[in-house]
Amino acid sequence: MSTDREHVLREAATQLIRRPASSMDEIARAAGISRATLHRLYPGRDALALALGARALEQVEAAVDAARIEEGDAGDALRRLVDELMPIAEFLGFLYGENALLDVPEIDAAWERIDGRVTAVVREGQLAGTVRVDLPAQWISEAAFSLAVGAGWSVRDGRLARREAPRVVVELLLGGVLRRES
Amino acid sequence: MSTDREHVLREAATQLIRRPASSMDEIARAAGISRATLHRLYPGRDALALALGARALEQVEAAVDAARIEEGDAGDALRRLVDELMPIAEFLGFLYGENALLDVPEIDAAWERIDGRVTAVVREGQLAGTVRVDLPAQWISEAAFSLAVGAGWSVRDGRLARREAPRVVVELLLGGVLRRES
DNA sequence: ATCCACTGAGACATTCATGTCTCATATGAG
DNA sequence: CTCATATGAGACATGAATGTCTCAGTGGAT
Repeated sequence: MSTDREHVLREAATQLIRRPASSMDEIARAAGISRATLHRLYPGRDALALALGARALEQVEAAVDAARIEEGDAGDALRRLVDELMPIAEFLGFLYGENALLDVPEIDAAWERIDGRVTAVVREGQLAGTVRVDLPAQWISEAAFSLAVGAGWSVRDGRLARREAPRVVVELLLGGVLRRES
Repeated sequence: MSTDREHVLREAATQLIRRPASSMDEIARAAGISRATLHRLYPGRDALALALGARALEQVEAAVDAARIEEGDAGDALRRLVDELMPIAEFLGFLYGENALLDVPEIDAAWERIDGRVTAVVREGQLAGTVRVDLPAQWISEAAFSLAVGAGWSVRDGRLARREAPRVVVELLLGGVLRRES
């Protein structure tokens, strides 16, 4: 059966991204299961949202791990991070939209942990002299996520090619839009 | 009385940003009026959302006008745009979160018009040689809005000083995070 | 072939937001 | 002062989503 929690969460996320006000029934249909089964898996909308948020943060944390951001130059670390982040940009977008999750301490802590890791890498880059020091490290970290989410939306709406997304995010983040006089 | 549609819309927006699932009653209370009066002003949630979206886009378009983005260098134009955009970043955030408005042709058209203007400016900058040509002009336009929204959230949550917001957005957008050697 | 666990479909009561209404009150114009 | 307008408070019915339940069917394991 396609009653994998994995599959259900993914479909639920895409459905909720498409229409945040979706009813439990719509979500169930989108996942290809009945409302009763959805209820057995996640008793209530809150439980679903929580699982969704936790899953999303898991994905993000896994991406940060896979990018091995603590290794090498900060710039390259950010490149790898964005590369790993883009495939799950939709999940990220869900996290940004679901403000209800901001009150859950568990979610909040996980988010702060992730942001802290990225911020630390940026700060090391600043100390090493490869990253600008006139921008707060935390802001750079948040900007990376903001750009990834924005690019994800553009991809979803067909304004940006999926294979181009990682490159344009990284290039904009690292180099800015102004042309450098060689 | 404080039954200005202006005031009501502003309070409704901040309330909906804080909690998108707010009931009409909560919104009314947040605006300092009764549910009945809110209903007289905007018959139904859809009408309110539509007015809110229209108002937000008005603000954005006014900001683009005030920035006179068609004048001068593209980089400076983007600087002025961000300066005008930041004060209404919350409204912008609402627009990004309210996916239900994407189906309204009126809203969609206004958004496309704004995005088109910014994209055109960026494209001129590319032709003039001041803006990188390896990034799609439309992406640069959207990135500007994404960063503005992200900075707005950071300001709201206290992670970024309000007076710093315009600068960090512009600097990141134009110059990127890597330190320029020279 | 039999049994077991799981699912889908649907009924059901409950809660909540919504839309509409009435009425008393207050505010402002004339 | 008087009247008109608009607001606030609340009652009321309606509809939708939710949570819980039962029951029949399905598919896989033994």
